[in-house]
Amino acid sequence: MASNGLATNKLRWGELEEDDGEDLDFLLPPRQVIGPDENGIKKVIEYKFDDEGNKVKITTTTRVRKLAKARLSKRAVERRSWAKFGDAVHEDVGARLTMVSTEEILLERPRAPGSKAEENKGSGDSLAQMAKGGAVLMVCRTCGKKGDHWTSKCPYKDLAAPVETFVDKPTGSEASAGAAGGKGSYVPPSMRAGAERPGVEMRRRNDENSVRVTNLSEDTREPDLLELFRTFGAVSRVYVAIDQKTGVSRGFGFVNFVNKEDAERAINKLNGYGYDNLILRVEWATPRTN
DNA sequence: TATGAGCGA
Repeated sequence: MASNGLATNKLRWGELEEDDGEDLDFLLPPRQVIGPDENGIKKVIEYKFDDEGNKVKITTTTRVRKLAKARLSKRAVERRSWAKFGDAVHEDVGARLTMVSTEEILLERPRAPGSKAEENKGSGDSLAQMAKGGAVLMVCRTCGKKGDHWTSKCPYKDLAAPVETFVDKPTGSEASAGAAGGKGSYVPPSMRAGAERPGVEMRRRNDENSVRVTNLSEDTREPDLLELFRTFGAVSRVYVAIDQKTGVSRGFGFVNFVNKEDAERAINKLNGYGYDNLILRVEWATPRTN
């Protein structure tokens, strides 16, 4: 920057933009836009302070491209004559195409606690009671009890043998023959003899190989978790706990892997891993309680 | 702050 005697009156460079730049603009006459006229000539008159603090007038003349105008649909032309409303009433023609509204709009989440959708609850009619009245047919597939609980809520669920053991596995010749053997029913690959591969554990429940991730930053969402964990192997589910009232992340989540070994590797690699300024905690999850 | 939501033969 050139230095002369006047320079001492000036603010230092670090102060220029913040304090002196824009703030005095309100002293200037408003920007004027004239046209475009029938020849497409548009004039913009603006006022600014120059470096010495003098008010200067800047006139910009441009030709609006006729092509652009011709592209406007009839409807668009018509809309230009609409009366402005709201804050836009005070705007110059063409000064701004969009407005920032300060109007508060309250969004109602239909499933939110306390909202209308919730009001039907609490009238005392549980599913089980409706079932007893014949409205819902609810039979537990694990214990066979009627009208009491769904299979997933069965109190004997964890005592029950895995589904696979209920099905008789065909012997090799029947399975490979397909329809020719036995009753001719389809045998899924997982049920065929020799399907079990040593070292590869079957996925019986969706909640297996579940990894808990804590100390997530507030704006980490499920896609982010997936991106991070999928490098270790097939991920069957990701979940980030969200506060139902505020909608913000509660800072922890779960990732389920198809294969246990992948989950193990993810835990070993990512536990203590810095992510989004935070140190992740990655551990085996204890099974969900419900 | 700190271990998940909701669906339904």
